Amino acid sequence: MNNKPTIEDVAKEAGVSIATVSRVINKQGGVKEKTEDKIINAIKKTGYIQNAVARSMKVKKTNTIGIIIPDIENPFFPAVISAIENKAREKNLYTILSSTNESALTEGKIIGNFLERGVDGVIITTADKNNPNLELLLKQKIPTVAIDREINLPSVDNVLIDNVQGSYEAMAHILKNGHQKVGIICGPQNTTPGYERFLGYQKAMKEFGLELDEKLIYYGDFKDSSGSKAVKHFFELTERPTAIFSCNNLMTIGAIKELRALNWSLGSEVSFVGFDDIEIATFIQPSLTVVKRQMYELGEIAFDLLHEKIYSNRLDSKKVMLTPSLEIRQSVNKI
Amino acid sequence: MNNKPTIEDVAKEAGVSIATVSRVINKQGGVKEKTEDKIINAIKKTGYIQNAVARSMKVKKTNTIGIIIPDIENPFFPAVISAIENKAREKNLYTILSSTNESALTEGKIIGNFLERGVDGVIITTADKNNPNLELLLKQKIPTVAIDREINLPSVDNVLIDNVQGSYEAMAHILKNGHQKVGIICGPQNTTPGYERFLGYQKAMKEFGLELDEKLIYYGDFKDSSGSKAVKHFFELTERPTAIFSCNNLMTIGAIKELRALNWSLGSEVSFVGFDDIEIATFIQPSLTVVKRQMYELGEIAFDLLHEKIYSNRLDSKKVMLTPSLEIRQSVNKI
DNA sequence: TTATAAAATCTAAACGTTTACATTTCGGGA
DNA sequence: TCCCGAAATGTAAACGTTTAGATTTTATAA
Repeated sequence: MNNKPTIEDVAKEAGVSIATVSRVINKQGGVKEKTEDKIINAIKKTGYIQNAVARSMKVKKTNTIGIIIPDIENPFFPAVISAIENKAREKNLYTILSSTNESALTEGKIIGNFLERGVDGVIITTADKNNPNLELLLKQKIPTVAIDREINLPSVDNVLIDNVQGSYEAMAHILKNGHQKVGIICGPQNTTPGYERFLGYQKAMKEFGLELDEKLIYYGDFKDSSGSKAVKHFFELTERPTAIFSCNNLMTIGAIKELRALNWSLGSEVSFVGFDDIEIATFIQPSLTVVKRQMYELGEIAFDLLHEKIYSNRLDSKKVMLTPSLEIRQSVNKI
Repeated sequence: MNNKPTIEDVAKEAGVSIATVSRVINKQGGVKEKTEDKIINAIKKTGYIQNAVARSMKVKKTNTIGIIIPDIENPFFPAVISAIENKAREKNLYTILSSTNESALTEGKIIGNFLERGVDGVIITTADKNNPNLELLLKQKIPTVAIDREINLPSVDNVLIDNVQGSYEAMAHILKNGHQKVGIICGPQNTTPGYERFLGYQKAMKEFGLELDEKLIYYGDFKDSSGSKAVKHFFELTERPTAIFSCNNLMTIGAIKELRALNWSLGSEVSFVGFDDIEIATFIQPSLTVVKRQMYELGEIAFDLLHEKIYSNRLDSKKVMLTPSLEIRQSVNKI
C-alpha cells in the first residue's frame, strides 16, 4: 500500500472532477456516455483500484461480516463456513474468519478486533456463552447471530440444533436394544450442545426407568483426546458399560481409536452412537450409527438471518431450531 | 456502525486535544501520567473503540493478511490455516480467508477484493497458476507467498512439497512389491501438485523399466467423486491394475468408497497408496499406506516468509521445499 | 527572579472517498 | 435568436484517524 493511483489521478487523466469519477465507479448513472468512456480509459491507464478502506470510512459500512468459530480443524465448521461464504459472495459481502480454540480470552480479543474493524455483522459459535465480551457486540449494536451454541442476549438470533431431541433419539435407540449401562462422553457443560446433549441422555434414561450412574458419565472437552480418555476410563470400570454415547465428532474419533487400542470390540462388546456424522463412520466395521445434522443448511439460515438483520435493522431475537436425524447403521447390537 | 464515540468525544470528555488522546491510545509515551489517567477514564466512560478503518486509511497499513485457498472442506487447508492464524495472532496481524472452489474466476474476484481492502500481504494456494489475476498482486506490490502450488512470478515466495519425490517413493514402494500394472488417479495438470505427482509416477515407472499405459491413467479433479469414477474405470478394464496410486486425500476417500461398493478387495486384490494422510487411513482394514506431509509446518513457514517480506521489503523470490515421508501401513501386498 | 531547555500539549493538514449543493452545459420551444 | 428546465458536471465538506510542526507548560540553573 504505497503510492497507488487515487481517484484524483483518474480525474486528472480524464480531465474531469473526482465527483464524476466517483459516480461512474459506483455506477450511479447521470454521466454522459462520452465522459464515462474517457473515465473508464483513464482507470485502465492509471491502473486505479478503488480504496475500500477510504470508502468504508465515508459510507460507514465495511461490507464485511465476521465469523467466529471455536475450532477450524473440526470438520463441522468448514462445512458451515463454506455455506456462509457462498451466500455472502452472492450478496457481495465478504467474511473475516477467526478461530478461538475454545478460549474465551481469545474470543474476547477477536470480538474486540472485529469491532475495531467495524464489521457489519457477526456470526458466532461462542466458546463460552457467558463471555462478557459478547455484550460488547450488543453495546455497539452489531447485528449478531449465534449458531450451534445458544447466546441468550436480547437481539441476538440463534440458529440451533435440537440437541435434546437428537441425543434422546440416539439413547432411545440404544436403550430399546436392551442396554442398561450406557456411558456418555459429555462436552463442556457451559456450551449449549455440551449441556443439552447430556440433557437428552438424562431424559431417555429417566423415561426408560434407569438410574444415572456417575461412573458412566465422563466430562470431556469436545477434543479427540477426551474421547480416548473417556473410553479408557469406562474400560477400567469393574462394571463396564455395554454401550457408549459420544457427544461430538472429534471425541467419537478419539473414542474409536481407543476402543481399538484396548481391543474392546465395537458392536459385539460395546455398542456405540456418536453425535455428528464423520468420514470414518461408514468406513469402519461395523459402521457407526450417528446423529446427523444439516450443516450446510445451518450456515445458510444463519447468513440469511444476519443479512436480514443488517439491512432491515430488525432488533428482535429470532430462534430457529433444526431437527437432527438418527442415521442407523451397525454399531448398536441387541443385548 | 452508527454514531459511535470518536477520538474527539474522548478528547472533549478528558479536556485535552485529540492528538494527546491518539498518543495514549497508541502508547507512544510523552504524556503526563495525570493526563493519561484522565484520558483512560474518558475512554471507559465514553465506551470508545478505536476505528481501525480510519486508522488504516491514515497509516496505509491494514494489519491484515489475505489467505486464498481452493477448498476449505479439504481438511488439508484448515490445518495450514490454523498454523497461519496462530502465528499471525501472535504478531497482531489478522487474516481474511476466502475459498475459490478451484475456480480461477472466483480467485480473480477474491484477489480484486483483497486489493481493494489493501491487505498487507497474501498467502495463496492458487486454483490456476496461469491465472492472469495473479499478476495484479505483483503490479500492486503486494507481498505474496504461494503454498503447495507453485507460482512462477518474480518476487513471490514459494513453500512447496517435494511432490515428485513423494509420489516417486510411493510408487517405488508399490513396484518393489512386484506390481507391474499400477493405475494412477491424477489431479488437475495445471496445478503443481497435480502435475508433479504424475511426474513422480512416470519417473518410477521408467526407472523400473515399465511402459506407461494410457488406460491406467485417470485424470481427476482432486474431488472425491473423481476418485470414485477412477476406480470404476479401472475396475471395468479387461486387465485391471493390481495397484492404485491416488494423488490426493479427497480422491483417495472416493476411491476407497468405490472399492467397497464394487467389492474389489483392498490389499488382497488391489494394493493402494494415497498422497496425504487422512483420518480414515488407520481405521480401515487393511490400514492405508500414505504419503504424509507436515501441514502445520507448511503454514508456519509460509507465514514467516510473508511476515519477513512485508516488514523488510524483500523483493527476491525464495523457495522452500519440504520433503514428505512415506507412511507404510498395510495396503500394499506383495504380488 | 529570570532565562532557557526540555517536556507536554495543541493545531491543522492529510489520508481517499462520497455526496449535498452549486454551477455549467445542453437541447428544444417560443 | 433567446430562454428555460433538465441533465451533466464541479466544488467542497465530511468521515476518524495520525503526525509534523507550533505553542504552551514545566523544570532547572544562574
